[in-house]
Amino acid sequence: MARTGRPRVFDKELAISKAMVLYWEQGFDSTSLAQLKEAMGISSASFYAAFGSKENLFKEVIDRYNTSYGKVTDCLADTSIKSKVAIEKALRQTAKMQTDSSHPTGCMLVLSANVCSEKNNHVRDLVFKERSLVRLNLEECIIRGQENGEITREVKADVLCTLIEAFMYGISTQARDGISYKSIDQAITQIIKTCDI
Amino acid sequence: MARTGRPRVFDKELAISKAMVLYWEQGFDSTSLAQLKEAMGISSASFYAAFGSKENLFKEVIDRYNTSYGKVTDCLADTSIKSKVAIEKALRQTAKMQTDSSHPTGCMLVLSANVCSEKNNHVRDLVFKERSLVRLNLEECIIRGQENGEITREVKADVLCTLIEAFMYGISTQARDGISYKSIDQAITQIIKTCDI
DNA sequence: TTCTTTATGGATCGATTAGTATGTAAGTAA
DNA sequence: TTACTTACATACTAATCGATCCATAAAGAA
Repeated sequence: MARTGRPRVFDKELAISKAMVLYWEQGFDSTSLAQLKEAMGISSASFYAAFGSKENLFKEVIDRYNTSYGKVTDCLADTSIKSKVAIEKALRQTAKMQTDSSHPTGCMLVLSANVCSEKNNHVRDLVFKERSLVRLNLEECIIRGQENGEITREVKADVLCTLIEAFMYGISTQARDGISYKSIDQAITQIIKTCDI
Repeated sequence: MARTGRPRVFDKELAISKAMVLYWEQGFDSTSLAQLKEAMGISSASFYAAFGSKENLFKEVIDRYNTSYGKVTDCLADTSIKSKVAIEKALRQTAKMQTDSSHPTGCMLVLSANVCSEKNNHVRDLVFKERSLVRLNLEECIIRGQENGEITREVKADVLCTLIEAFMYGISTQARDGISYKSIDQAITQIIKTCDI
């Protein structure tokens, strides 16, 4: 059954993409409604009819990020490939994506709401939860590798996970600082080669 | 010669400390003047007479951070100690400081202005420049180690620097996420042991 | 047509933003 | 004392914040 009412004139999916770029570049707090509306080319009424609130739009943006740029770490949950391969792939794809100049650099889940005003702590929690899922995938990937004998059991999975995760998150700041993809990719080669992962 | 005029009733140094905590916790953009004034216990007039502007206060806060909590990486510039020792010390001190619950977690230079509204890009540049100095110290420390034969020359100093720096910056996000000092410290043990640094 | 539903343009809301203006208090210097 | 300097308390500014209201437009359903 077709929906009734006046049809929306703007492309909602495109609007979410525009919003994602702004939130990614400037963070949640620092991105204003005026900027969002201008990027989308819509009025306040249309904005609130379509998205409900600035925070709700951010949630939709997180979903969009997870199903697009954020997929670079999805391989960590792929049990059909070897753990070491998955980890290296996740790191290299992360470095490639985060330094790509066709969009804001770094990871949106790391940069967009890590710090915020106290009244928006629940927004910070949104990206915190997303990072938790990535960490969980990484740790389970490492555990699988240890069970397969692929990765040494001498080091606890939790510790290896912390090591890789710290390196991965740090790439976001480096990408913002203009560190080249080449340098980061070579660092990945080094960390993979020597850390037995 | 003693200064003339009515003496200031509040402690400026203490006020800067209070401001540092707020900027560190919430970031530059998300910290309001109302919050700063309340934490300092002063009026608008006193604030602007003492600090000039919100941005100028941030500069003073950066200086304060560099000469207090930020000193954890100063050992990288200490040419009297071995490079490997300096790097390990910098990492361990960083992890300890950033996970200490007596102040906001993570590194203020990484968290407080990595993302911001476009009109405040010059504020972002302030912390970017501070990070650049840390990177410079790290890279020169690595180069010294390679010249001493302490660190392998098989890997370019720039690449090793990127590896360590990424790991170090990533600790900020992990500290915010509640990853324990113990886990991070063990990861440092691992990265030091296996990466030949 | 008439009714219902949804989207739109545009004005507007109260609250908050960073920053100022003004008059006065409190010190030193002459 | 008088002059000067600095800091204070208070009130205030223009601009911006996220969000809402209302009349109207544009669609399907009856």
